[in-house]
Amino acid sequence: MCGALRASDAGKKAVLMGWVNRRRDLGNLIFVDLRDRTGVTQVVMNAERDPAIHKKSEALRNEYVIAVIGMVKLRDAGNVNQHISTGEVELVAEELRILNESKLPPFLPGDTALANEETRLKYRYIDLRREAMQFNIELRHKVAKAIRDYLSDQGFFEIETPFMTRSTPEGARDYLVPSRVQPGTFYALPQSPQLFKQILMISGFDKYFQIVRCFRDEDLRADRQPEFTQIDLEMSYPQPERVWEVVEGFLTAAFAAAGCEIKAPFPRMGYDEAIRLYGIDKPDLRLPAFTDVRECFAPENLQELAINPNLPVIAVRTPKVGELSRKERDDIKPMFHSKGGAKIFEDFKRIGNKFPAAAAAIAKKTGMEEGDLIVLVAGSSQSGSSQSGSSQSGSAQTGSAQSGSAQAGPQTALPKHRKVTPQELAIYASAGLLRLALAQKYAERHLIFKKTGDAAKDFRFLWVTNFPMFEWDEGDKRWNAAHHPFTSPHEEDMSKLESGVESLNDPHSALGAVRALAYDVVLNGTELGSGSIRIHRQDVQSRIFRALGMTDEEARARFGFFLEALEYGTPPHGGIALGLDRIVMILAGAESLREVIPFPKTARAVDLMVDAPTPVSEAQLKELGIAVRKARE
RNA sequence: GGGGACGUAGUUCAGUUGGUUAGAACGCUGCCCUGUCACGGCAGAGGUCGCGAGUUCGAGUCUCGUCGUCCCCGCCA
Repeated sequence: MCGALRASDAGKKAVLMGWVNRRRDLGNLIFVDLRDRTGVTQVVMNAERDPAIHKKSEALRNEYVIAVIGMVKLRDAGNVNQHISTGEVELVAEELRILNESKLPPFLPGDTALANEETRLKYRYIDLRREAMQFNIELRHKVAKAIRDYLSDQGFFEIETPFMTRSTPEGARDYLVPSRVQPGTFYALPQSPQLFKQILMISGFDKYFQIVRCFRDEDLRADRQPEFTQIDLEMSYPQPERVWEVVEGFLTAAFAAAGCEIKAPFPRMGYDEAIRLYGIDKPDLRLPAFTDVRECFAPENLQELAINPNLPVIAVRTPKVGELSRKERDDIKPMFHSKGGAKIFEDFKRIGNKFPAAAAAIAKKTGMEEGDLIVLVAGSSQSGSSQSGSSQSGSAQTGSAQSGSAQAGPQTALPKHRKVTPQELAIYASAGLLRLALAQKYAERHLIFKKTGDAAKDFRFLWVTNFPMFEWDEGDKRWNAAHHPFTSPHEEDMSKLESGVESLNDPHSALGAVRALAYDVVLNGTELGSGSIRIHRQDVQSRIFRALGMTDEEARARFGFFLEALEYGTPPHGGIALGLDRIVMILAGAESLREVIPFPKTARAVDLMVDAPTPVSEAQLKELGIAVRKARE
């Protein structure tokens, strides 16, 4: 291969096949850099030594595919190329065959400047020839193989589940596949193999995994494609800790395959604590946590600043930003998106002028150093006065949630946990988004996101645990399943489900205090995967459906087969699913999933290379019994 | 569904307040060149300024619409 030859091969005869990466024509001497996925080797054609070959090589152009037979020759000391692995040798061509010519490509794999995304995607086969893409795809292969090997060694069976399955209205929008045999009916592509893997537990395959494509018809993001690959696994009789152990095991193996030595076990943090410390359920531990600096202000200070004293005052510290210009400081405010009456104080200096004692206390409490940026987020007193009443009822409901509170995280210095109230959540969440936006904006200055080469610092894993079972949907004015409806609630919170349908539309319902046996694995602020211990009893499952406002009839209509299966001796079980694409993306240091997926789709879910989706013929539609409505005018 | 950025040669980009013939680099074509490795030198070709309207004596530049790519919000159990 083109990346294989070394000084030790000097004198041997070699055959290389590959693409012409670059041609340097010095007249009677022509150099060709021959490329394949392993690397580049320099081939020499000398007019003096072999006029016929030299003549032939004059016709070579970029991206021609050629075969060269030649002698491996050690280069003179002055001609060694330090930049490539084969730089000590070159191949002296003795026979040259042009296997295929190439039209002039729209861009060259060896170009230093990257073509724009549209061109790259249309000519994906050329883009994929680039070294960076070859690296990413190889990395993906190695990671997947390491995971497969690890899980297989741990006694997991890789079992396939159907792609053509049943539409379930829960969760994301389904991709539908029409049935020809039964016109008017549709299969759905799986959003995940969730129910199948649970059925496999009921079927006695007590350790299952699959590296499997999933499909969700939702709008795309840099880290979201409509089809993506999950590492899906499920096991019988596990405690959550057992699932975590397996995940930590295969991630350690996967990262090792990528040359990164990560440390397990990962730290753990309760959902409430994550919100309180980071304002988000997937904290990026590389950045400093919040500091609640409410106590640093005297009560009259808070009044003067129109801050609600009943809500936290969050100091967001962004390290090593340096002195900000007037414009830079003005730019902070538009980055802040207030939720529920949260307000921002972006000018810490002004706070310092007005309240020197408070500012000094804040600087001390946050561990502020020279050049650090401090921005405060607090509740405004206007909205606060009307909210303090509801915040009362909020803390009342949380009293019951106190038992068995979240596990202590790695860097908590917080008082005994209460549950976060919706008003507090608004402050935390606003501050959390600002924290990330600021860190992103000043990434070039604090360099926290820059890889150090030390895997323990570069890859900050975290388990977030004890998620709430239900989420309040402000739009629909109802509670929804936060994870999915097959997640088991905490044993102690079971009683709170009793109220059922009546409390479904009450934002202060006890449903808000039900904790789930659900957990997320987070890496550098990205949610890698999500899992839970499942409900294994039909009666509990029915209660959850009822709590979600589903009648028994509705539940049976949607999940009847599953509810029935639960009644035939279902073992306790649980599992998790991780996004393979995201893992590889982070390992590759890529900004977008498109860099680690060979044939990705654009933001409008189009494949620019094959030009999909397309309309289909009238005949195809007819056969499927489908009529397409004309596009709206 | 909403917000933002971008769209000029094959590619990456520049293009001043609206003003003569729209530029550079790389790539491409031809010629020269025996130690290059982002080779070098000379010459040359290459443009519907995404598309469509409008304002104007005059539009790459201003306005509106439209299409495409990217990012974000909503959405993603």
